[in-house]
This record gives sequence, C-alpha cells and structure tokens, in this order.
Amino acid sequence: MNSPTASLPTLTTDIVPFAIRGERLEVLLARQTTGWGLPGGPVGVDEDLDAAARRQLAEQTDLSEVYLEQLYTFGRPDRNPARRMVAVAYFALLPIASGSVGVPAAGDAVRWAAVDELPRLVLDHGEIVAVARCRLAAKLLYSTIALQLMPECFTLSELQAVHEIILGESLDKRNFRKRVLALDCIEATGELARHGGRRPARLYRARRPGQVELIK
Amino acid sequence: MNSPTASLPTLTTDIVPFAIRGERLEVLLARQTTGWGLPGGPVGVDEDLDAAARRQLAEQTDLSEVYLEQLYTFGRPDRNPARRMVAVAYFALLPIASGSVGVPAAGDAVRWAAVDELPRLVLDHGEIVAVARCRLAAKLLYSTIALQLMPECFTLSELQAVHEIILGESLDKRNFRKRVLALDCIEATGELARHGGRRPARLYRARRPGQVELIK
DNA sequence: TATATTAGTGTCATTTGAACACTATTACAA
DNA sequence: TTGTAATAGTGTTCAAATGACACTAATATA
Repeated sequence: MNSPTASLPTLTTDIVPFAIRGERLEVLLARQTTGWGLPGGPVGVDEDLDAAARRQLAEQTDLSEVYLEQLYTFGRPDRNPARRMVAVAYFALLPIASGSVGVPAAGDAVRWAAVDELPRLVLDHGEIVAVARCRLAAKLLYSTIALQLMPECFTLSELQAVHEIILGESLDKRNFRKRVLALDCIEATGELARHGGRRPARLYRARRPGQVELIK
Repeated sequence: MNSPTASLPTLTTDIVPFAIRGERLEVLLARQTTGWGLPGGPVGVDEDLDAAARRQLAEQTDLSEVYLEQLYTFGRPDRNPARRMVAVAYFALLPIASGSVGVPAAGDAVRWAAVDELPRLVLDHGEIVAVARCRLAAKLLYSTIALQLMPECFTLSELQAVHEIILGESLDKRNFRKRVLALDCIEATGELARHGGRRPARLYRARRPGQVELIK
C-alpha cells in the first residue's frame, strides 16, 4: 500500500435543490464569486457529509426540512482549475409552494432557474444538475419519490402534473390514478381543494411522509 | 457561506471486488494492520477518483482490466476512530476464473471470502460490502451487468447460475433463456464447451463486452 | 450398450400495461 | 336563474409480458 499523499483534496458538498415552480422543474442557484453555481461548500473537519449538505443548504438558501439524497461524487482533477476539489453531490426536493420558496433570507444571493434553461454554471455544476435530473426521472418510475415534491395536501391532478413535468410526457389520467392509488402510499384527507378551479378536487396526503418507498 | 475549515478529511477509495467462485459470491479482502478490510487507500493529490480506485486495486490485488463502478461515499465522522476519513466506495466485478484470481502477487496480503461468511472487517467495510451487494443484486434486474462477471466465453447454464447465486433464488431455465436471448446482448460463438459435463453446451460471448446496458 | 447427467426446446394461463370517452361538479357570466 | 366553461372523476377492452410447466437430445462413463 502506498503512503498517504502530502497534500489532500478539498472536500465539498454540492446540492441540487429541485422544486416544481409554475409548470417547470427548477433548480435553486447560489451566487458565487465567479458566477452562478450550486449551493454547497467545504465539509467541516468532523462533520457528517449529509449534515454538511443540509447545513450548507440551510445557510445559503434558508431551506430546511427537505428531502436530501446523495447523488454521486465528482472528483476529476481538472474540475476546478484553481485547486483540487472533490465534491460529494446531493439533490434536494422541495415541496411545491413551501412557504418562502420564493426569495429566501439571503436576498440576492440565490435565484431559481428552469432546469431546461440554466445559465452557464461554475465548474462542472451543469453536469451535476444533469446527472441529478436523470436520477430524479429514473426514480419516479420505481419509487414514491415524487411525494417529496408535494405539499402536505395535494390533488391527484397536481401529482400527475409533477410526473408529467419531470418525465416530459403526458400521462393517461385514469391509468395514473389507478396505479398511484393501488400503491397505497397516499390517502384522501376528506377535504376538497377549492382554489379557483371549477369542480373542486379531493385532497390527498402521504401516508408515510418523508419515506420514499420502492415500487413494482 | 462559511470559510473552509482549518483541517481536511483524508479522502480514500475503498473497492469491493466481487467474483463468483465455486458456487458462491465472494469478495477479495486485503490485509491491513488492524485486520481484514477492503482494498483501497488515499487518493493522490491530482488523481482522478476512478483512477485511484483502479490503481489501488491493481497495486494491492494484482487485478486490472476489471469493471469498476462508483457505489457511494461514506463519511460518517466516527467511521474511523483514529482520524477523519471519507471513503468513496467502488465495486469491481471480476470474470469467473480470470487467470490469477486465486492468490495474486501480493501473496499473503489478500484473501477471498464468501459474502455470506465474511469475517469481521475493519471500520465500516462490512457495511460497504452490504451496500455493494444490494446494488449488484438490484442491477442484475435492470441491466446486463452480470456479463461483467463472466469470462469471454460462457454457457447459458453458467450465466443462469451467476444470476441464481447473486439473487439467492432459482430461476426457470426456459424463461431465463428466452429473456436473455431476447435482449440481444450475447451471441453464440459456434463452439461447444466440453468440460467434463455430459452433453456439451453452446458457448456464448457478449456482443458489446465492457458495456453495461439498461434493460426493460 | 446401458445409464447418468446436463443441454436444449414451446405452450398455455395469468397478469400487467396501454388505449380509450363520457358524466359530474363547481364558478362565473349572461 | 340558467347556460357555459373548466376541471374532477370513473371502467372496460385489448395487447403484451410474465410465469408455470415436462419432455427430448447429446454426450461421458461404467
């Protein structure tokens, strides 16, 4: 076994914070000295990786209590020309319209951008977003992860729209409802949503909020 | 954003080298000062993560040209009581009976162990193996990854046995052949295997060796 | 030459997935 | 108040995929 190297790579976490806003999948970007990039930064000496990602997201975007999942670790030596950095990437899922998901405390330091119309991002952050998006779309098909993008109460039409936006294709309403109800992962609240639309829709909630279950 | 921390975690790679040996799924372990563990070690200052994993596997086990895939990054602060270490874990797949897969150059420094009867491993390496095993079993179901465990030429019975060993259940011979042949990922060589058995079996090879394709 | 062992093959029933159109309920406008 | 526009909600039918199942073929060995 070779001996440890003299110098060590800097270890960071980068977080891809996803939310459905309007009719699009968007990512929350953080302003950095050289341009726009993902929230994140160096991992503390004795800090857990998940905790570091959660802390940085909270500090930089004022978001907490989000679903967070490790994505991949990016470590090409040339990914940062300045100094060697290895990034443990995460993605976060934010519920639709969760309170201050507009412009958080940091004011001008963050902005939302549609994942389809991202500006050029610093380093390899564009690639990280692309990988995260693939993973999210893949997991829609074999897990209940979409519920992490929903508010506490939601209608089936809203849930279907989330799927359609991420997958980029329209789904059959009856088949969608049949499948999602058969999964037994949501339940009707008994309330109706009367938000401007015509006929009010039944509201549902996750049976086991916070839990992502594999399906099929 | 907080400033970089004074000290940095040590970054390592750990590799879970899988192979089918006998009728079992086995892992190649490396002797360490405090007991048996996974091959791996510190990442070089300007070394790519994948390259580091590949190098360490080659140095410590004399294995090269293997399939390598990043698994997960383990960074709990208490995973190493001595000093903070973050490990980017990989798993490797070795073809059955690939030359010196017995006892490589390092002599006494490595040993094979059945994944079901592992000795106690250093640090959290037991957990890493468990995660790798789950991932491997999962990928069997939606990819052609099993081919990475096969030698250049193999019979359908051998390929089926590999699936059965990893999944831990027996499969129907006719259904298995129907499915795998329909995938169009292997082709008959025209040769027959006459290795002691009774009726000789047709030999097959991967159409696109080295490539792992998603299926279904 | 008889026997033991593994290789190789097809059908049918069931389940799953995909396509498809109409009625119901409300808000709002005339 | 009544009509209209908009979204919510609901079953059936067909096709495709999956899973269960048993026998013949080819060779080595006794």
